[in-house]
Formats: sequence, structure tokens, C-alpha cells
Amino acid sequence: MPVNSFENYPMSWRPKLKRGKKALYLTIAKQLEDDIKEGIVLPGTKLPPQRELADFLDVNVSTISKAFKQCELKGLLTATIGSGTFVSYDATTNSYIMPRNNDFELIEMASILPDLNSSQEIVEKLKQISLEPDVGNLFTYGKPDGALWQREAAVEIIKEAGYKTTENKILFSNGGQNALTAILSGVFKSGDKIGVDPLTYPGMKTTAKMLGIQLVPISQQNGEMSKEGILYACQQEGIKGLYIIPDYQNPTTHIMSNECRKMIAEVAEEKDLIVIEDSIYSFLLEEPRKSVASYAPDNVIYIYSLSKTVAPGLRLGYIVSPLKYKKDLFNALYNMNITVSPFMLEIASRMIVSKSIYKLMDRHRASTRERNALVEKYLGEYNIIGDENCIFKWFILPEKFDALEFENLAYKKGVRIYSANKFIVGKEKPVNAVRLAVTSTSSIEELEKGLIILKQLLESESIYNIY
Amino acid sequence: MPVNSFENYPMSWRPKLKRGKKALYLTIAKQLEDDIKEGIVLPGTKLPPQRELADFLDVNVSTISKAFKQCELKGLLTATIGSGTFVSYDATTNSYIMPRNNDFELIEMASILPDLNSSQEIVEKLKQISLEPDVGNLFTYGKPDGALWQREAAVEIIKEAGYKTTENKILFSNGGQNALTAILSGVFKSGDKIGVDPLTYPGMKTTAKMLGIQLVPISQQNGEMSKEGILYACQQEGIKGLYIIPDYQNPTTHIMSNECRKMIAEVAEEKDLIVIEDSIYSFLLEEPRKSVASYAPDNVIYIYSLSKTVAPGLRLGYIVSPLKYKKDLFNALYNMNITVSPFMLEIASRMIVSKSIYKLMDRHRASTRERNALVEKYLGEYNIIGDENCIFKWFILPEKFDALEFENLAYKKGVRIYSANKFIVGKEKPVNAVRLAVTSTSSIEELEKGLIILKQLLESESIYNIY
DNA sequence: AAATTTGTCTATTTACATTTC
DNA sequence: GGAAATGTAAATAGACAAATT
Repeated sequence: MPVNSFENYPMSWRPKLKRGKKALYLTIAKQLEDDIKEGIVLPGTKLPPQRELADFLDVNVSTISKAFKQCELKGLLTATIGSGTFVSYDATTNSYIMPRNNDFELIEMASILPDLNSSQEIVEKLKQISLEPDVGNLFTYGKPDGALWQREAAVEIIKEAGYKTTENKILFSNGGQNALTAILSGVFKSGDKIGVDPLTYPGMKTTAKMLGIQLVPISQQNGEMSKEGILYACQQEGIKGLYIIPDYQNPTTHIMSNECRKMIAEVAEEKDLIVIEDSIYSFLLEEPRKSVASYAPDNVIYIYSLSKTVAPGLRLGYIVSPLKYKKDLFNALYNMNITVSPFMLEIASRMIVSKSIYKLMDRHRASTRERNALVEKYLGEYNIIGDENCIFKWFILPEKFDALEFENLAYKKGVRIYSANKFIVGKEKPVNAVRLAVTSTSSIEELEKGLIILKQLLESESIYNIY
Repeated sequence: MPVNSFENYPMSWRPKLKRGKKALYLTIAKQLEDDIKEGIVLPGTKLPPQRELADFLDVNVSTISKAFKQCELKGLLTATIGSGTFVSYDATTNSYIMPRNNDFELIEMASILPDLNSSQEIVEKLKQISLEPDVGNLFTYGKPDGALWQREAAVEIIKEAGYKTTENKILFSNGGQNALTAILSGVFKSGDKIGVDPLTYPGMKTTAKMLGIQLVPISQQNGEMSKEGILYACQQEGIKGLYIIPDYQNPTTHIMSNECRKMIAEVAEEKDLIVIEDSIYSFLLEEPRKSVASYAPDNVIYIYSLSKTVAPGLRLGYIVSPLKYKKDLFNALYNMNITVSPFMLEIASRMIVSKSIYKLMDRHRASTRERNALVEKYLGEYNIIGDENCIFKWFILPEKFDALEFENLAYKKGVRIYSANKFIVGKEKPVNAVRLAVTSTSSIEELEKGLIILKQLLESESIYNIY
């Protein structure tokens, strides 16, 4: 029996337990999960200390601890020794990256899709290849490391993105997301911790969760990881690596300073961290920045992808791996059956060698700027972050709006966007912002329609009346 | 202190524990893992009962149990209540599906690769498509359910494989292996159990392990699952589904009888099991058999793939899903980023519509028969299972050979094959057999070289002298 | 058919590590 | 900077369930 009376005691969560035949800790976990999903306990809530709950329910602390652990694995909670247990801010957001919905006409400004305005350079290579005598061979099995000249072509384009490397470190994958999955499963193992920005790419969150890898938010200074933050995470959390997006960080659009790049390289070498440098958006920059990998080539696994800058249909990603991890990555890629299509690899490699790929990229940039001008026209008066070459925007909402509610509201009006909650790692309250994908709508007219809808929402004085 | 003296007591494993600062159960697990890898404890060994070990080491039973669980998760052990704990027969086989090794000339007869003799029909479609005005659109993002006419083409070819279905149930994936991954992660969840043949496709084992799904071997009769076996597994293990390969079961080459197909369909409906029917080799058959899915369309998720019968480079798989699972599968596919290349889908769909795909398949069949004739010529006197259209053979070795040793021996002589251990589920001692892939060598001459090497090995009277 | 063997699961005790105040 | 607050992990006891004899 509980010794104290809790009747007049404020507890953020008061589970009503009906002891069934299921295990106690599972019943508690289930109850908590339901209560979070139902909105009875809200994101950000600090739960009562485990000992207090244990006392209240008249069970052992460890039983509560085990129940909480269950929920934490599902991403519903974040617990910190000393501070307590908090309901995650992304507990109620769906972790799926949902596809475009065909049932009802939605304007897609949530998922980041590249600009698709043209692909004549691809078609040109396709025609050329299709007339050659040994095309048939391009429909056999691929290998994660392709052919020598293809690796050399990869070296060439990666140099243009800001990293000078050598062909013996190149591997191919089916796009950036698959590269990330291969790295996390081939080089890291379940239980490892990786430091990330406090707001980061949701695909990283999903993959890490799937593989049992924990993400640790690194504290920032000037919108990028701070040295103290990284060192702290090394010492306190024992992180094994870092995941960074130096060019146009997702979702904040932040471009990492050169000082920070050097700092990360130095710390990585000193603490022997494995840095995953995701250069997925590097080619949006007109002038490339020097990659972190350039400063610490033996500690950085570098990912480059053509999906966002050339054509998603090529499904082509590049990994530059320090030699010591190459074998593990090779096996992971092979084992996951994500070897690349020899045909697609051939097309891309030839476009690089003939330099026609750069023409295509330039056209994409021009189109992106055109779309961004439209964003500026409609939402220019608001606090919108991201330069004219970036294919997404980080929109700090006026105070009267709550990001999650704004996302839902926009959805009801037919525009899909993502609120900051989707990107959160850790227990901090997110900034009140949403991400807008600029190039994802199928036409520029559709983008304009979307922007008008958002503007109207922003101007409606009393959004809560709409509910 | 242990009460009894164990000095004169035979124990199959006598761990020497040096209590370090690591957790006890982890130390024990590590020790056991090392001893298995070192060959100190052999596959098939029955370990001492947990209580006995606990007594011996003077720790609690649960500590041993936890240590064993660790090893079981790694696939090193199989524990059964009542019978004891056994070292897995595949504990020492590498779980990676290793790629062809370029360093040293190996004859590939382990992985099953399709015949690659020609692909003129693919090239033909490729040329045609490349000349059309809107080719460029084929390099955009794909969707897991493609376009209507492509789904209809899928229906068409699947009908030829033995299952008449409708377009609204079709989804596309990057080949059969990815389809399987999507099904296991989208429809099943960690902890679920699936019944399989006692010897099954290693990719299923790997994927299931990765996703925390347990495979339960179903007892057989006449080389196929028995009704009693399935019912038993339902009742005792609470299996949620079955995984079957009715046409040319991998690795036994068994073609499931029509009675068994009907039986599985009936039991699935009665017990509400989700059957995964993998028809990956169905098109090797000249006359299709009626699929299990035909008998129980609402309980069977059907997988069909072009990788083994048309061209691996197309990387194209089809899933026919009952409507109730379609949404989950759609999401899983999308979320895993394994949407199919619109370009490859276009090529394949046109080949189906124009029926040229059948010509290509016929040529593959002819080439397979030619290769199989060679196998018959060299190894005909032995007990080799599998008909002339099957692209692999199940070779029951003469008694004096041990399959695992034979595999290693062949490897040393330059031929890669897989022993039965690779396919085992559960703790039964495997039959003494190896699988030979017939169409995987790059040329028929190379196949002949491989067969000669194997024949020589088989004829060497005293294989143990070679070591 | 009943008793025994054997593995598994849960709640607990206890010691511990980190953060906060 | 030390005490208190708070979450975590290991080892255990004991009840339980399935398989064997």
C-alpha cells in the first residue's frame, strides 16, 4: 500500500491501472502510450519521477523504469538522469515520410523533392548508350564499387562538390538514404550513439531508430555544433560518431562556417569519432565550400547523392569511405541488396565525364531561384530563412501560431508542410517553425497556389476560431 | 560456492570465467561466442542445462539465461524448453551473402544468379523508349504502385506465373529481396513468428534476424510442409504467418504438390495466417502451377520478381497484396526508399505487353537446360536433386563427406558452393548436402571447370588427407 | 499420465552514475 | 562542492510453461 496520499498532490500523469493478466510493466507502458496518443499527456510534459510513480502505484522503481524504457524505444519519451523523463515533442507526429496522396489534391511542400524541370542531358546519354553494341551488359548485376572509370568519374564530381579524394575510396549506392542506412548498419551497431544537430533530417531519425542507434543532440553556437557540445557528448554520452549536413543543413538551411568545419575535423581526429558528412545539398551552392572530409579524410565517411541535384530517377548515391571502413560498407551494401543499377551508373558517369551534368545542374539552380523569388513575393515580410539557391525554407512562425497546429491547419487547407517537431532530437522545446519545400510541387503555378493559401492562413487573425 | 564438485562430471562446455569489470552475463556470453567461433564447442553440441552451468559458476540461473539469450540473438544458439540449448549448425557459417571476389579467380556456384546469355529484347525496348519525346519523365521519382497500365502488365505476367489477380492489388519493388524486406517490416513486427521450411532461403533468415522476427521450422512430409506441422506451429508457437517457395523451393528444388497448396490455403484461412508466397523461380517452370494465392487471395502476399528469370539489372519485383495489407506495404516501400525506377518499370512493362519477355525467358530456359546437361554429364552418378529447368541443384553428398567440410574444400580448390548449414532454421542436424548454382558462372566453360573440380574432389578417396 | 527437466519471464533488491540545486 | 534527486543496469528469487521421460 502506498504510504502517502496522492490525492491532493499534483502529478503530471496519474495512471489508472487495472491489473490484467499482462505483465505489469507492459500494462503501464501501454497506458502511457495511449495517454500520449490521446493527448491526455502533452508533448514536453515532465513525467513524475520513477520513484514517485512507483510509490503511487505501489510497485518497484525498476518496474516503472522498464515501462518507461519501452516507451522510450518507441520514441515517445526522453529520460535524462538527474533531470527526469519528458514526453518527446515528436511523440505525436507520424514518423513515416508519407508519400503524395492521390485521393485528394494536396500541394506538396513537405517532402523535399528536387526540381524536375528538364533532363535533356540524361536523355542524350540514354540515346547514345542505347545504340551501342554491348548495352545488354548493363542489365546484369551491379557491384557496390562499379568500374574503375566510374569511380574516377565519381572522384571528379565529388571534387566539384568540395572534396578531393581518390577512386579507391568510392562506393555506390541507390541514393543518399540507402547510403546512410548502409553506413549505420555496416559501421555502427545497435546501442551506439551518434551526435547530431538538435534539429535534423527525419530520415536519419527513422533509420537510427530502426537500427537501435541512439541520436544525441549536440549543443550549438551560431546555429552549428559547438566544440564544447561535441566534447561534452564524447565524454558524457560516449558518442561514436557525428552526423552533419554542412551545406544547407536540413531543416535550418544553415551553411556551416569554415571554422566549424575545421573544428569538427580536429575533434574527430583527436577523439577518433566517425563523422558522417552528408553532402546531399552541396551542389545547390554555386561556389562549393571545402568539406569536413578534406580536413580529416580518415575520420569522415562522405555521402554525395544525385537525387536532389540531378534526377531522382537515377537513384544514385556515392560514398567516400576511409579505407578502414570500406570493407564493412561494401558488405553492408551487398548484403542489403542495394547495389546500384549498372545502367544508371553508366548514364551518370558519362554525364560527369562529358560535363553535361553541370549544365543540367545550372538549369535546376535557375529554376530554383525563380521559385524562391515567388516565396519572397508572398512571404517576404515574414521571418523566412534560406538563401535563393536552397530548395527548402525554414520559416520561423509569428508568435501567435503553434507550429504543429499550423501544419495541421495548412493540411486542412490542402498544403502539406512539416513543423519543427518532425526534426527534433532530444527533449528541448523546438523553435516555432515549419519547413517549406520549394521545388516539390509539380509546377510553379501550384507552388504559387500553396503560398497564397499559407499567406491567407497567416493573415487570419484568429486561427483558433477555425477549429 | 558450488555445492558439487564438477571435476569428474562431463560438461559439454566448461567456461573459465575471469570476472572482469564487465557485466557477468556479458562476460559469459562473450566467452561462449569465442569458444564457438574457435571451434572449442562444435555446432550441434548440446550445452549443459542453465541450472547446471549456474551452479558450476556459482551464479543465478537467470544470469546464464541472459547470457544465452545474447548468443541466441546473434544466431549462435537455439534453446528449447524441455530439450535444452544447442549450438546452431549455421553458427560458424558467415551470414553475409558475399559478392564475387575479384582478388582470386573463384568459380561462382554458391549465389544463385540468373543466366545472362542475352538480353536483346531489353535492348530493343530501351532503344525504342529512348527515341520518344517524353523519356525525360522516366527519371523522376517513382511510386510504389506505378501507373495503371503498368499494374495491368504486372497482372498479365503474374497470370502466366500461375496467379490470376487484379491491378488494384499490385505494388512494385526493387526486386524480390526488397519486397520481402518490405513485407516483413510493413506487415509483421519485431517478435512475430513466421513458419518456414526447415531449410530455407538465407536472405529470409538474414532479413528476419535484422527485423527481430523469429523463424519457426515447420515439420515436413514428402519434402513439403505438413498440415500437422503448421497447426502445431500455430498452436504452440503462435506463428503469425508462413513463408513458402512453392516452385523450386530454395535450396531443395522441391515443387509443392497441388494438394499441399490447397491445404496451406485452407489452413491460412482457418487460422488467419499471412502467407508470403515467394514465386521467384516460378517462371523457370514451362507449365505454371496454380499458386497458393489463387486458393486464398485474401491471406497470401505474393512476390514475383524478374531478377532471376529476365535480367537482374532491371531490379524489378512485384508484390500482389490483399487490400487489407496494401496500405502498410505501400508505406513500408515508400519509407524504405525502395520505390522502383520508373525507367526500369517502363522497360519491363512494355516487354510484357509486347510479349517479347517470353521469348527472352524461353532462351534462358534453353540455356539452363544446356548447363544442366553438363551437370548430369559430370555428376550424374551422384544423388543430385532438381530438374532440368531449375537453375540450382541440391546435391546429397556421399556419406564420407561432411557438407561444411566439402564446402571449404571446394573453396580451396577455387569453387564456391553452399552447404546445407547455410539454409538451416532450427536445431535439427541438417542433411549432408550442398547447393550448386548452375547458371551463376559467367560462361558455360567455367561451369564445366567447376564441375570437373567437384568431381575430382568426390573421387579423392581420403579427403581428410588434404588438410 | 505424472513427475521431472529445462528454459523464460517478471518484479525486485541493490549498487551506481549523472545531473541539479 | 556536497547533498539530493533522478534514471539505469545487473543479479537474483520465484513463479511459470513447455518438452521429455
